[in-house]
Amino acid sequence: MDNGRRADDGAGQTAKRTTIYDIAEIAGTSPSAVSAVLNGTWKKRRISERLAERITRIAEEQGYALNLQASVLRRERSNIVGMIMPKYDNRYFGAIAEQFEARTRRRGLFPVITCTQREPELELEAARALVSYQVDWLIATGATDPDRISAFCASAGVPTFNLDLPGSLAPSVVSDNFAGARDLTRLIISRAHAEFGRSEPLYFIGGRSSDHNTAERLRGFLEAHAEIGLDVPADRIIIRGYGAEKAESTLEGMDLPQRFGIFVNSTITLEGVVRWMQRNNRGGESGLRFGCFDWDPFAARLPENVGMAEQDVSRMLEAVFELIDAQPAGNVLRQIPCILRAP
Amino acid sequence: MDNGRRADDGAGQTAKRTTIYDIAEIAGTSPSAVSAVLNGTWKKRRISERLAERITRIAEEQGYALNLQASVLRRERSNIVGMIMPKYDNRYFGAIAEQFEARTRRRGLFPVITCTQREPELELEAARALVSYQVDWLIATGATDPDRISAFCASAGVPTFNLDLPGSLAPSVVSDNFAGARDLTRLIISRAHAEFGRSEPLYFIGGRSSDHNTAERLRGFLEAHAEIGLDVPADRIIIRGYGAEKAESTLEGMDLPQRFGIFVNSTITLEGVVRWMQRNNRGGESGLRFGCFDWDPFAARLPENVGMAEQDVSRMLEAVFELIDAQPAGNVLRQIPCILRAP
DNA sequence: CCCGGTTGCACCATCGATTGCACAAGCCTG
DNA sequence: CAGGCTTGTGCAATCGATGGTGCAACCGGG
Repeated sequence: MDNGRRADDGAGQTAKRTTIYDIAEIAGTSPSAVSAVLNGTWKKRRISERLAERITRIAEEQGYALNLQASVLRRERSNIVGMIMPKYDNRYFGAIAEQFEARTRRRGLFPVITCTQREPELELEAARALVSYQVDWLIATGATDPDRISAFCASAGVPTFNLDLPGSLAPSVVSDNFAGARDLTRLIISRAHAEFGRSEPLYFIGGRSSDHNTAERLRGFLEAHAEIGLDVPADRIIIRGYGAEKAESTLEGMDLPQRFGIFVNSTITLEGVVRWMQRNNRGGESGLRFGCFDWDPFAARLPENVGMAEQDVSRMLEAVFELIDAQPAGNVLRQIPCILRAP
Repeated sequence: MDNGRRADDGAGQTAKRTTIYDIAEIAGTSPSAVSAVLNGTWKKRRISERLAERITRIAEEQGYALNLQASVLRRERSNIVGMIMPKYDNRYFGAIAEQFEARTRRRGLFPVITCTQREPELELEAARALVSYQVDWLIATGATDPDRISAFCASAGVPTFNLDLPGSLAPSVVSDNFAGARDLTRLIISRAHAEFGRSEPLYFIGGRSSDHNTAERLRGFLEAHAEIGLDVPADRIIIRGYGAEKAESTLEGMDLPQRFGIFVNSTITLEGVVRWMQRNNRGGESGLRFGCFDWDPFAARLPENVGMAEQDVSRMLEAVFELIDAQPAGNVLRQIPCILRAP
């Protein structure tokens, strides 16, 4: 009944969290002194070493934890960097998530990632939620509609950056998809030639036609064919989404040669290709040969694999943070070379 | 100079976010009415339909976004569910992250995951950060020291739950590691027998000896051997962490038979095993056969693979949320059966 | 002893949203 | 028409942390 602060600590359940007011009372000092000591600005406020130590000790004893909601509300900045992420089910996005968190923390900022399952509506809803949490920056990774997110965030004064897929309203960092795909295609063609004894146009599977990365990779794919005078028939280009199921069922319905080379546009698509191979017994020594954009340690060991184009996640994130620091205007586009991994 | 609210909207950069006070002013009403309308409690406050509509329209026009820091500060609950996650580099944790987010959102709550790189210090620091964000619940996934986290959170009044690895201070959901490992071991033994023509004890690689899951899986592994009267020599049990490098270098330094079966304790460990195989040309038709705890779509297709024990992430998370609802006391332990996947 | 300067700390407004409560206006009933 | 009830809305306190400002107490020099 004494004004409510500090409920029963016994149950643990209803125990109020300790605040600077509690600590101030125990230490016989003022909340502002406690605040200054605990957030490190106490020298600037000429708090004595003795009091600082006492407060620190009491805070520790009481298991004090800052209420960031209150702190962020009062300050102008939240130090939160938000990231929107389509999926966690492959190494590429997994690596982005891990490195993003590590780099963010290294800067003394706090990372918040939220996963949007490639659903455009969820993307915007997630952006809305992150803005509500007062994120200072928002990174949209592989967003289907990055510009909508940028526009929304701009109206809330939150700077955004695009990763993996570029947008026109915010600085973007993407892989050099063209060169990566061209080099990977060259590799697949030459390996297929070595194995099958002749150079045929490859198949291309996976991706969305509206998607910048797919377009660039297709351009690299065609370029590598053109270099050696090969023409790719339209029916060898299968672009119906990244999903594994779609890839599998599409291959199932096609009339395919006994041996062929295939450019797979992502590891997710590759899952479908591999399932098809398995089901139809099309792999092994004399079956198809594939190369894949994106790297996966196990996919790399599959016998039919002839190479993978790994996106350089480290350099990509480095570039993102450089852009955050530089705050460039509008739609800068940074392209990061891929790493070609041949077994 | 007019008291600061609503800075220049032109630049977009310094534009103050719209608040309920801005909207109230535009609508010629009070902030409390705006708040009630925008958070849905307006009927309870008997706000007229007309005013509600006007406020809603203005909010939309102004691109209003709730300041959750302020909202959470005022309310008792944050509706945030925090999760601590060791890594994002395998399908198991990736699936946990995705499903956790989906389920959390479905309940109208907000998920925040933070990745701690298997570093015990980071785990506690992350827990501290999440508590600072006033999470209403915290789920510790694969934590190296779950009890330390639970203890810390308990002192802040935040209920915790353990996932993947159990603790003694909070309810835990884990796989039935014993049965899963036993079944997988049986499978590997029988496949190795079929291929190599005799039943030899398998090798066991990966995991930490301090870790409950490793202990349980080892128990299942030994049980499956004991069932058929096989004794496992101590030097076939290699438990020196989950890391791929460690596994690779350990195998490198061992004197191993030409053909053998191996139980691999995680896909991460498997990466090392597979690298070793590759480097030493130990795979292929007549080399080793492995089974692995955890599932990966590409690892599942490797020729040496004879089976994987997939952890049932859906049911695990379902169980976690059931526990959250039930708020059971102390250290309940729910064990979820694994799904044995044989090619 | 007086005065300017320093030291050490407390007071209080503030961030934006929420909510108990007061209160005016309108309506109905007797 | 008085008194009670309903309807619709505003006021002001509050959540916890922060930082500008005010102000005692003390020190040293003239």
